[in-house]
Amino acid sequence: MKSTDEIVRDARFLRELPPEQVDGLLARASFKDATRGSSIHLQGERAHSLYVVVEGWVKLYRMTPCGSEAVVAVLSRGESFGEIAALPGEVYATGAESVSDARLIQIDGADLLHAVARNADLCRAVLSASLESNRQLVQQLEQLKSHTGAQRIADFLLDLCKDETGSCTVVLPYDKVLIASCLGMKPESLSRSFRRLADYGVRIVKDRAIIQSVERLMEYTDEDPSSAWSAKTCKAN
Amino acid sequence: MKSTDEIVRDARFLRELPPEQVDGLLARASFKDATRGSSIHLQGERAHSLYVVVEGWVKLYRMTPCGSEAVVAVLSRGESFGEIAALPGEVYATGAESVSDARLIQIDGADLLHAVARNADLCRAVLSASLESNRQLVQQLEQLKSHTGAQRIADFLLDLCKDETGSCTVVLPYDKVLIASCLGMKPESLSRSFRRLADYGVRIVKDRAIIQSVERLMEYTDEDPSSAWSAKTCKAN
DNA sequence: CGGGCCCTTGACGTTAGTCAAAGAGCGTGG
DNA sequence: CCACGCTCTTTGACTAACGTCAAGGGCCCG
Repeated sequence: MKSTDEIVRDARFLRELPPEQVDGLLARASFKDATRGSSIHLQGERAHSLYVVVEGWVKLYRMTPCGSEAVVAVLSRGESFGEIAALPGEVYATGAESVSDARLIQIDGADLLHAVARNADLCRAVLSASLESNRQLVQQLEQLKSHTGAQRIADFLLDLCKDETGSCTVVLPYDKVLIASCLGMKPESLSRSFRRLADYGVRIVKDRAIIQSVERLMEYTDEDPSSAWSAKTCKAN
Repeated sequence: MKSTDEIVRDARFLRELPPEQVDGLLARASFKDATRGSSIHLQGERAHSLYVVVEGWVKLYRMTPCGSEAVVAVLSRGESFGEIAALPGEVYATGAESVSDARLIQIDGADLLHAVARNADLCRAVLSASLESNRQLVQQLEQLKSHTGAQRIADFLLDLCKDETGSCTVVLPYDKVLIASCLGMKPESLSRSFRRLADYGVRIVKDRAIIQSVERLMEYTDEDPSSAWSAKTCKAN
């Protein structure tokens, strides 16, 4: 179990910053506890703070004009959001809401604004976090555009088992409604796609996914969707 | 017609930088001309340069393991990419390829790395560009997750007509294969979706889109996809 | 025990991908 | 100038993927 301090210092946007600078920054930061379901900031709101997740889960989402929401990311321990608060006069591009009880570090935007102007190291740290988030968004776009729902689930599961190999069991970190939204589909589709993964050695029991072979699943995510039938046909023979 | 110099200085990531600093940076930058279809950098390649588009179109794309490509962005005059070159030892998350003859400013990563470490203003400029790209990715994700193909096309067209109102005609800036890929669909689907927009006062003639009413199209993009049938039904009566 | 929420399942309609073919525009070379 | 081949685009028929609506089961909590 990491201490709060370790988690914060290991956050992407502080990891490469000299410790004494982290101290200075944190001295002016504050904790914020958020209960499940509470809003942290709204889309379109003037960006006033940058946050680091210490504990729990936070979703970033977009509300569409017609009222539905699209989840853009779900962040956990050590990840940050609201980097845009480091620039003057900007607004949040997404809303942020805790999806579990959560503890955050809140870094005031006005502070950050000044610190970033004087301190290139800190600015680079924020840049690093922003570019990382960029990378994740790009990856998500790629998945949406070229993977089927079932493949996106497979990616999601593989992310959860990190560097495991062979068989492994992972706990689904939040409820399936949220997972579905995360992966750009409806809960019903998620449910059905889960069953499709049974052919590839994945079983879902409650909130656990039992994966027979990580390698097999990795093959599946890389498969050309249009050749799915042939894989099935082969198996049938 | 803007001069090259104006375009570069008005680029997102240089706009708010003091002119004398821009001078210093540009003094060490070079032009790069790319013919249509030529690769500018590869996905996974060590990031060596940041680029600003002066003229032409550049696509950023991801190659999937199964060989298909997903276009992440298409950039034009004044937009930048490869910001990650401002950090040490990183790789490009996307490939970049010119989709027309193009002229770029190439800023060497090693230079940038040093400049950014010493100069908080410059670092903030890069951060600003990165956050802007972030915003665009988020918007694209939202569209993919909650809009139908036809709605995404409508968004795309509305982007092209900027602040026009009433009726207007826009030129499709690149070929339909690329537009389709951009919007996350196949050329065939694009073609069919275009026809669907006829019901909303959009006609496609060659590489021009004639929009009867920008307002009407905006209503359509904001519509709940699942209520599309009711709109049609109403119209029929 | 009852109500609410999450999850699953079934039936059905819509949307988008696939495969195949044909038309349109364009440059090249005869 | 025309025929040819090329690429881009459209169309049709079919299939797969996903959303929608409705119903039902499991579970927690009052």
